[in-house]
Amino acid sequence: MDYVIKDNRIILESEYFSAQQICYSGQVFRFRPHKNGYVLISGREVCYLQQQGREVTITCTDPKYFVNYFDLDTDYGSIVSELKNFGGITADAAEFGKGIRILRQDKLETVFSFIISANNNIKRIQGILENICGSLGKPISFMDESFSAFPEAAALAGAGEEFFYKAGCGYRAPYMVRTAGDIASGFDLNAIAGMDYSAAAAELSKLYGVGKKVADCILLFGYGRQDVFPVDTWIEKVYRDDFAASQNCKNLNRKQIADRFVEIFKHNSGYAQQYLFYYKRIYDKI
DNA sequence: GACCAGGTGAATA
DNA sequence: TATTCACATGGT
Repeated sequence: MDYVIKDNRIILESEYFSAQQICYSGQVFRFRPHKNGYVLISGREVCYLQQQGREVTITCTDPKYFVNYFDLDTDYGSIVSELKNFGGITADAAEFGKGIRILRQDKLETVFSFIISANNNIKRIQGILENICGSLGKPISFMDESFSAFPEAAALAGAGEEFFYKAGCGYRAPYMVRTAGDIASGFDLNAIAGMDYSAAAAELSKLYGVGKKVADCILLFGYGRQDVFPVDTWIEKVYRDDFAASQNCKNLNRKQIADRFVEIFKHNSGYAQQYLFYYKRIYDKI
């Protein structure tokens, strides 16, 4: 995608970038509407998105970080076009959500965000993360306001179980404590980037509170991998409603559904998953 | 009051 | 190995 960096701004024009769709696509939780746009916080960086039609201005703490974050060097036009060739709900979903980007998020933040996401809803996930970051994250000054960074692993590890209960984590509080401790004491998130899928998923699943689906989300949103297809309640609905009949096998479990979708969508699995998730879910509520 | 939300871990058969 | 169950919390 063509974009220009001027000082602390990224300027671009594209039909494949929608600030609203990105924020409400369910992959990111720390954002809020702000003066006709959106403020988005990732790790220790902050950006302010303004958009009028196809024209986007991203004012931010670090343009290089956000070029990567918004995956600006990937050609979403050809991805959408490839997915449209599948026809059916896939084509509809790709057209409907063509402004979505797969965000390349901070790995630590992605791990804890999706541990919290288990059997939870997006509104609550947002609130819980706000509580945690507001209490433990360092302040970031940006555009004359103060925002909270995602906390360091050590800060999370030192917080204690009671803190996470009060933040609203519920029964996931012990997951947060143990996983924070493991990461603070040396579990290497960066090493996972070089592993093949099964090794990477197995490694992430060593973390308490991380199963197959959460591992897939971490690999997709934290590592930018396409060889995954997270199957949650919405994607399971997509399979049962829109794919099962034509696939001959109806009663697949979630792992089998994930494998099946990766066979179908191959190198575009992660993108396909996100368009289908957004399309299936958005009609119910934001 | 039951059911649901970007499921997981543990017990059971 | 596959199935079943409990789990905090807030919304519908």
